[in-house]
Amino acid sequence: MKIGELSKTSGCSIQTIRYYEKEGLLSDPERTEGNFRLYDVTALKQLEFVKHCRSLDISLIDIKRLIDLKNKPEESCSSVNELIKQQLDLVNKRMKELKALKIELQQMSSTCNSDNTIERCGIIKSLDS
Amino acid sequence: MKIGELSKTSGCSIQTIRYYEKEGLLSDPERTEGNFRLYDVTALKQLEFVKHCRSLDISLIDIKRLIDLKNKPEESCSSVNELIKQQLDLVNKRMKELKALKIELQQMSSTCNSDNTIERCGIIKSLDS
DNA sequence: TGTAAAACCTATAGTAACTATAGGGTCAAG
DNA sequence: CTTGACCCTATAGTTACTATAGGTTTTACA
Repeated sequence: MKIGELSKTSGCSIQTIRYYEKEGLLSDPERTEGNFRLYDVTALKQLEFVKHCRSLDISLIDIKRLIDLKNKPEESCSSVNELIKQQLDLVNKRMKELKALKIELQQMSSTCNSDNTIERCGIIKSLDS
Repeated sequence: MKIGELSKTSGCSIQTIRYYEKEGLLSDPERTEGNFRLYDVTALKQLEFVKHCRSLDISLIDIKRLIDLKNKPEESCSSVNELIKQQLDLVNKRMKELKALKIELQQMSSTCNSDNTIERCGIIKSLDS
């Protein structure tokens, strides 16, 4: 199949597919005589792997590491686990940050009754302090 | 004070201060004869406002909007409240996403006992599906 | 007074993970 | 044989900075 079809079946945009290729996350595809990219089911699977990783917010660099690890099937999977745990740490850290943000934003919002002037707005006041 | 001192008292890097200025978040400072930026307490307050907003993950564009609103003190503060509520929506949305990520990452990690081969690793298997 | 170091200046490029555009080439249908 | 859909590469834009190059000004000290 050509890139347009791969794009539709995978749900990745054409530019993103080309970008992943450039970044080494997808192997260089066959080409037609007219230089069009030609993909098979294997390519689709590769792309779906990448997509799944991205949906977990794993960075492209880490995805590349995972792909490299996949290509060493007899090695220990501890490094894979390590990477996932680091990802989990990142997620937990960001969640903590967001919780703190949420609390402050809620407090700010509650000090505003919306029919005040900006001058006397509790939100602006708290941002100023 | 010069930019180095402002940087130290505010905790913003020198480059960031110059960047905020370029983006219109800080008013253009006075200059010495030798073209060095000169700041006063007002500038420090402006910068701290920006910093506080950034700590709430408010985008530079929205901070600019807030600054514009601050300069219309008699207007209604409902637009301020609106902006903060949108920010809260963003935070809530991202938190939901992160919760889902966390669950999947935890499940993945739990299927890996770390002394398996990559070939049989539960993590890679679940990423492949 | 000379000079060296520290602080400052502008302009530009790099970061992540894409998206969008310009300016072209290829291919199938009518 | 031409039109439109699809494809190609290369480049610029996005956000919020950070880092660098290459230069100027100020300060401190001998």
